[in-house]
Amino acid sequence: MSLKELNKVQCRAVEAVEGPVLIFAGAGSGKTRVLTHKMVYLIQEGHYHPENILAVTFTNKAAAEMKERVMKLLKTDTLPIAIGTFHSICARLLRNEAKHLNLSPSFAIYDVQDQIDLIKVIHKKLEVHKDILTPNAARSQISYLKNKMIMPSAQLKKARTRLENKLAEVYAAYEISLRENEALDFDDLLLYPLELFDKAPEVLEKYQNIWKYILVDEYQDTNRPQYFFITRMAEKYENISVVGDDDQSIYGWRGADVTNILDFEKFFPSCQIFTLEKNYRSTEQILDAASAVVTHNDKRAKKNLVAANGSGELIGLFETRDELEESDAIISALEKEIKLKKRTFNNFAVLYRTNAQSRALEDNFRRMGIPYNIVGGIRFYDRKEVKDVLAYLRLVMNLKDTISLRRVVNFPPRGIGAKTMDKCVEQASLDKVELFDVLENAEKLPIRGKQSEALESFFELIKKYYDIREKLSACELTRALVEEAGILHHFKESNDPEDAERLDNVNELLNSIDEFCLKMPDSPLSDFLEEVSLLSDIDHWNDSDNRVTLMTAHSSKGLEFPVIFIAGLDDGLFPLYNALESKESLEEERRLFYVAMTRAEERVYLIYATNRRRMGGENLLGMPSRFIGEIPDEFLERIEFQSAVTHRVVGGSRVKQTRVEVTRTVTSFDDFKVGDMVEHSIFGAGKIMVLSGTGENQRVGVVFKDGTKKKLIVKYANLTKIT
DNA sequence: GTGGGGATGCTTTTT
DNA sequence: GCATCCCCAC
Repeated sequence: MSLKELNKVQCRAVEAVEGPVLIFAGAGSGKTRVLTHKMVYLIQEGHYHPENILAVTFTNKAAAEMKERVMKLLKTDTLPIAIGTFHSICARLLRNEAKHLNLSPSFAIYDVQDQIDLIKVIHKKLEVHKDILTPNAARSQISYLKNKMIMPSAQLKKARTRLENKLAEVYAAYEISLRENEALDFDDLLLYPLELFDKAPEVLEKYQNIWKYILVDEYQDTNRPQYFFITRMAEKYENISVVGDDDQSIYGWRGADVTNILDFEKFFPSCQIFTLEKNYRSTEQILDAASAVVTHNDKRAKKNLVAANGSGELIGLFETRDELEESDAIISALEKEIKLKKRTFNNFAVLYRTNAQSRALEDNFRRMGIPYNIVGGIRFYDRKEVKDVLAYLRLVMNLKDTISLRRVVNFPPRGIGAKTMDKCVEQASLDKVELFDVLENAEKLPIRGKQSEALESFFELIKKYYDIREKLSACELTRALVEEAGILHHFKESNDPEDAERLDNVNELLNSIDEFCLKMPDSPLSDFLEEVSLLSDIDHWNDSDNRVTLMTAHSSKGLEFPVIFIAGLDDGLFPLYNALESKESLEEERRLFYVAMTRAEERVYLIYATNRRRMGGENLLGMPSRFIGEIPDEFLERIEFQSAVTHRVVGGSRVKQTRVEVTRTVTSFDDFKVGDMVEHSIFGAGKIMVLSGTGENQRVGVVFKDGTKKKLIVKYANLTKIT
């Protein structure tokens, strides 16, 4: 094959197919190109069958793109190569080898919410009060421990304070509960394979002989279990290439450990090292400004990234008053770029530190009619009604999954509350049977007849589908189950306007299962469930739509855009307050900022606000981010900005309430009643259908002219009464 | 015992 | 601005 498209170092990195290879690849230096060409080279010149290659990427989307590029280069339309995220590769491996671990091959995968639900049950059993340790805090600390590979017993030994002891206790109980539910959490997906390799070395050897060549992308963001997975897999043949950049390590809070790169050399002393230092993405101004910031970090490998493109324009800097004016500034710069440079909407991305910042931007984009896509926020598969349907399916696949059982036993409402379930749990431990089996003979329980009947018919329903789960296709099973469980009926009969939307979401889920069946007719339902639970936000994003992309800086990793806006550059927001406490976390924030800036090809705009509202009301008097100060002045162009929306300022004062009073004609909050016609700045005219709450908390349900229904808080909604 | 409605409190980032 | 929790009415 031809390596003409590659530069010298890239070529050498591709051609090094014998022994371990470590590639330091700076931002925009073509690491994806090296990885894809290397795969092609391995297949064409290195005498590897595609089946013998394992490639690990950071997101499913990156995996799919890489596979597509390799197929294109090979001019083929099938490629039996193992390519995916650590989590999906491990999940597949575990399903195939479950028997070696006494694990059910139909184990459930618990997401964050499932974990919290499980910990709530444990809290209750162990009488842990949430004032001492919230379920959420317990979850994240347990996850941290698992990422550090600290087992419950070790944590118990280590514990000094009462809190640490409690945590160890909850941790131990949590692990036991997971087993009982035949469920694995995200961390387990990485830990179980290691246990498997210890217990059954012959299984490890089997995979070592399958995956003779291993490639790893974004190596700087691997954690300890991932490091072990990779090194164990590669230790036999030592044919492995890893690509990473220590300056782009932004997942330390998730256990990612930059020392994995340094340890790579220790583990494979014979490894060849290549350093890609030519940046093909950004202009010199952008690259030098970003590099100037990241050199403030002490802990980093020295490097000299050089821009291959020309000098380019200065970094634009906006000072704005608040988050509304911030979005005005972005829109005005965006419109200018479109007019003067003939850009399209999909040339732009707006990056921010926290998901919560998207709302203000989103509102203004919608008001101004600018098409946008948001990555993240509430995921489709995280919506309650969607999760409820998925929980039915998960329960049918795994009757021991009590978290799913609890989720759906009273959905749609069957009159089964917490107390009734408590009694079921008690009975189960008394009879030493599974919780689900208790439901079969519910009349034995000290509960009313109506409830035991409901429990028994619920049992019959699930049992029926459990028995036929392998005879039906995924979509047939789901459609029938959703119908028979009365979920569609429940939403159709409801008067709540939001239930119509929920019904739509359930239908959308059914459609996506249909699509899955069409694409992979022979795959069982469990494959669909697995795919869904391992999806990430960025996996849904596609750049072919002509829309502006809004997302967190974290999500932007690996992407590139002609123009990047970084919003919310207030000190305390980016870098975030909590990160200021330790040097390590501040350095990680700085790397995150570096990642954000280096996404840009031609132009970067930085925006901060002096008076940002956070958490519902409080104002923060903002200083610009310290990272802006770390950019040498000669790279910056301060742009004077006049907000197009002038009604906000009255008499030059910058009082927050002025904005409210000027546009508001209703003086007290309680002026509304059912039937009133109102005007909303975005949704237009509408009629009040429901009222609830009083004073500041008054809410209204409004049906707008175009048919959309919204529940709004009067205090925030800026409604005007019209006649 | 259940479920609706109101008060409370919270926000990092994600496989 | 939202979800979660808690309390009270059926």
